[in-house]
Amino acid sequence: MPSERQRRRIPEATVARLPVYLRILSEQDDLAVDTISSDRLAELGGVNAAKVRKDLSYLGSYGTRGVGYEVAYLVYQIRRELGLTHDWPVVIVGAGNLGQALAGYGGFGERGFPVAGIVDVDPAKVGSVLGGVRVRHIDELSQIVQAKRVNIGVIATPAAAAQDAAERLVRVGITSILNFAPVVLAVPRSVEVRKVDLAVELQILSFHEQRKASAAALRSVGGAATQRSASA
Amino acid sequence: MPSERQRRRIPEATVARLPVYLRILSEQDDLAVDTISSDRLAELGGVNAAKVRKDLSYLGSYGTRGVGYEVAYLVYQIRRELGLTHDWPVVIVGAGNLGQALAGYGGFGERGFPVAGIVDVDPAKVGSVLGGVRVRHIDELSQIVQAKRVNIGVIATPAAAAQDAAERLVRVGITSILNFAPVVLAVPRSVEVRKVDLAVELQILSFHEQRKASAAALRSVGGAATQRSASA
DNA sequence: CTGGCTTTGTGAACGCGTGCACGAGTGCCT
DNA sequence: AGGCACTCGTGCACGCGTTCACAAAGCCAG
Repeated sequence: MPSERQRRRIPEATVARLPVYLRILSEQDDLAVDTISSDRLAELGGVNAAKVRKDLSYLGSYGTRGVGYEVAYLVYQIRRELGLTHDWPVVIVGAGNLGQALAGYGGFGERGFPVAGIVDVDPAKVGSVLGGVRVRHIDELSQIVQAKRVNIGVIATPAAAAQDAAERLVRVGITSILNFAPVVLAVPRSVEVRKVDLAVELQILSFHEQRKASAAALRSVGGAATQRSASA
Repeated sequence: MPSERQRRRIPEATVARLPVYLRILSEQDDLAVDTISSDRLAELGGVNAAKVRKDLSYLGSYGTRGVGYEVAYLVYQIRRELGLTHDWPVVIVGAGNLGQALAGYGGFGERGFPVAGIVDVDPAKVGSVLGGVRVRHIDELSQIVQAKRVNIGVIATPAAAAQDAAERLVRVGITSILNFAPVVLAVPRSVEVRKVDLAVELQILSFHEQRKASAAALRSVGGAATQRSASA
């Protein structure tokens, strides 16, 4: 067994890929595949095989040369490393369109992130039931978080309310936030924030579309001189 | 004016930040702020000031030394670079929980990405109206895409149906895909795919929570020897 | 008009992540 | 038992992105 010290400090980029490997490995496990090579895993995950091996090596040496990795064991190890050995209940702030969809989406609970509660400031929304969870008033946040030992909060409010939501979450002891509002949140350094911004994603796609379009325009009008730079 | 050649080839990392700058600048514009420094923009965007300047320099030299950037002009330039001078209609595949939420979320249209249509394979879902858009059968995909000149597709189907959805989208001429399904899509290289995976995001948060928890456990049990590595 | 203050634009150093290439270990077949 | 085919683990080099630091450039006050 290599020293515990060495293999600690997993690069952020690797952490972001581990869930992908985990999903693929779980699928393979369901298909009764008991061994998988880095090549195959890389193919299924759309990444480089060397990257897969390096990523997995951060967890320790769990592969067998000449054979590959034992699927079930790797699933176990990745789950352990990601802290998925137990459930992480989440609380959703904002029962609008998105909040409702998230609460109604069963996939959360299945993957170990049950919805412990969903809250909103609007009294009109309180009481309705979404995906088996009753919407409660935001003042009950502290109660929910303490009762269910929630560490992860999801912000699904309009942009204008997001910072307030974040502060409330931090105040009641939440230390990780998944933010869907298009706002840069100000929170203590100790709180981990991840942002999902649909508009940003679409705008990135728009950028590439626009480039394709202007490249095509140049090609049909410009002629040979511009061809070179376009293809480079 | 610097040569047109030089400033072309914007790093992907910069492209991902431009939408953030754009949102902040638009807000500042609404607040009647007409000039902004890289320092201030960096503060609002939660990034380094040097990064802001370098990012903006890819668009050309639109700042004034000693003064800052003219907000309105910068908004215009970023919009131009991101291809946001006109609308990009999107088509949503999958009228389940998420698809409904996306269609119902007004923010898309406001930001220049109107929902041209939403389709599903399930005849039972066809006909219902979501956010002003009627759900149509997936066989009408080609018709919608051609009629509204759609370039961007959004996949909001269950994982099992995502690859099929992608192939249908590619077949009818879609060249950019925003994928919400937890699957690695196989598409031609010419098609740009961006993936948003909520489970992955939560698992990354889980990883950090787990690290905090085990670090705290070590601290309370281990003593001084482990303190150093924990604070480093 | 000069001097001082502010802020941009960018060269250069640094660090992280990626991918190659290969040594080392393992199982299988003869 | 020995050789062969296979695959992991990793050292190394490369490239991209980030950050620092500073010269160049503009503004303003006196």
